[in-house]
Amino acid sequence: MPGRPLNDYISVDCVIFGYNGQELQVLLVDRTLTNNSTGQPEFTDLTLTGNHIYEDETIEQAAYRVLFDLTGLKNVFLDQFKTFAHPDRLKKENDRRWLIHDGRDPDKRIVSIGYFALLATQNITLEWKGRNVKWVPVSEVGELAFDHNQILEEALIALRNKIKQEPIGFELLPEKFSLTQLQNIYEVILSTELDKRNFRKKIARMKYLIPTDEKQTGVAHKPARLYVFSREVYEKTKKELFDFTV
Amino acid sequence: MPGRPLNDYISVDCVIFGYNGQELQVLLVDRTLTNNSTGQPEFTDLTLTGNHIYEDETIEQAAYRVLFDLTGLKNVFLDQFKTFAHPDRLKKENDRRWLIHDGRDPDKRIVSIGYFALLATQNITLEWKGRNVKWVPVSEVGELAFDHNQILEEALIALRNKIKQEPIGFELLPEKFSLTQLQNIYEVILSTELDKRNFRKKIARMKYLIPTDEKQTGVAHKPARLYVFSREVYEKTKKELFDFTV
DNA sequence: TATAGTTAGTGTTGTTTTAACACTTAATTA
DNA sequence: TAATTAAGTGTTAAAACAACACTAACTATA
Repeated sequence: MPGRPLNDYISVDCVIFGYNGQELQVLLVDRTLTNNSTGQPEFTDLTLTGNHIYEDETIEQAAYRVLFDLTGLKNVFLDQFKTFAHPDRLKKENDRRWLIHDGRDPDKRIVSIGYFALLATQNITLEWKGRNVKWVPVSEVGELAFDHNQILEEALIALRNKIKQEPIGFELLPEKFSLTQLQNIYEVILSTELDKRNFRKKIARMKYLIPTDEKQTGVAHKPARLYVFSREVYEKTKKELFDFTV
Repeated sequence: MPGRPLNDYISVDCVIFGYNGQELQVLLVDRTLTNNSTGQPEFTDLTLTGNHIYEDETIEQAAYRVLFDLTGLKNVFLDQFKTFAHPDRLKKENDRRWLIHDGRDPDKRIVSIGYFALLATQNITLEWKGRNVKWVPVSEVGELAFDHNQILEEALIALRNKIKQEPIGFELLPEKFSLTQLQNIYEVILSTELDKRNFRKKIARMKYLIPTDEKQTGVAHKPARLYVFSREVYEKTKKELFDFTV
């Protein structure tokens, strides 16, 4: 039994990132209307996932609720990265597109609290209030509704900053993963190439990536050993880290 | 001519940090009421500085406006670090304290967009809508109104993270400063001691701290050479930096 | 004007991290 | 059983880090 929205003009928006083995993807809601007579789309309407905050929940709870409603998952990596409220948020292009969603006054702008999430995308079923939800590679995202292009841009910046500081890459992978998969995630997110041997030496120094006895199966080459992330070891070791930029 | 507030329940709150040569300080507004008959304070009421967002400005402009109204300064370091909206923000302690400010409905919570600012505190005059504004060492901050203790806590965390990544320490100092002053700022913010020689070697590697011909005057010891920060050099060199945590 | 007090400023060494680089191994498929 | 593919592994030179102690330059005061 959800409560009343706290305020019609405040919402959380979640930039949900996934990884398909090649590219970084983002989850978008497609509410494109199709013209009944011509069968052509009247206009495209792609958005991030978001919702209002209810009266009795924290912002963070609202963001987790959005994610749970969509994926059924509860333990998802989630990070509040920035809040947006540009004066002409709703006036973009001055067309009626932005009115269709829920009839909000287009002169009132919405304050949008941005979160980004990292999902391991294998075997989750997507369901979002009966709407059409789809993964889109970040490099192929076109024009989004509202200021969602800007929010996505900032989410990417926040993700890149975060992954430089904390080991969160594995959040995009299944529980057990190979080091090559992990390296790929860093390469894709940071748009760089990394040396395989140096990457693995760095991982060996960090103690929190634990090799298992398992190996990949069904691949037409030497199967990779699978690793798991140990949060306990990480929590211990991160306190030892200390460095700074003058 | 300021516009109407966008929304009564959204505000920016600025955690303004300063440095007095010894300690990290934060700027607080004291609206403590004094009981007319006894002369005793009826209760203390210390808050961060904040304001509503006007209709025609961005969140960031609102934050800069708060800072300008207070200090008369325009080029201040400012960073949006987190947004707060705990359901019982205004219900804390269940007393009438939180009602006095402007008569807002205490059942409606306020969404507060948190910024932190770094000020060089020498020779600025503080003026805040006729209110009593004062510097308080961060270590001596007691109970604040609303959830401002939590906001300050998070601002400190954000400041520590930021200063580990970007050279922002000098923002708390006059334009020309000594390396010992700068080192002290890092020690205070990061709660650590740094080796003088290693600190200076690190600075030498970064090229953007430029020695001037000037020296300290009026000190009863060998006068320190003064340095300036070069934004141009920094913008060039920062693109070269690349490192990450697995 | 000499001396005491105070902070500025400077180099070396051993250890750790980085960056660059190529071949062998183990599985599948043809 | 040969071809294909990605996994996995070690060395070296350069840079960064951490730990450590003395001399220089100014003021205050005796």
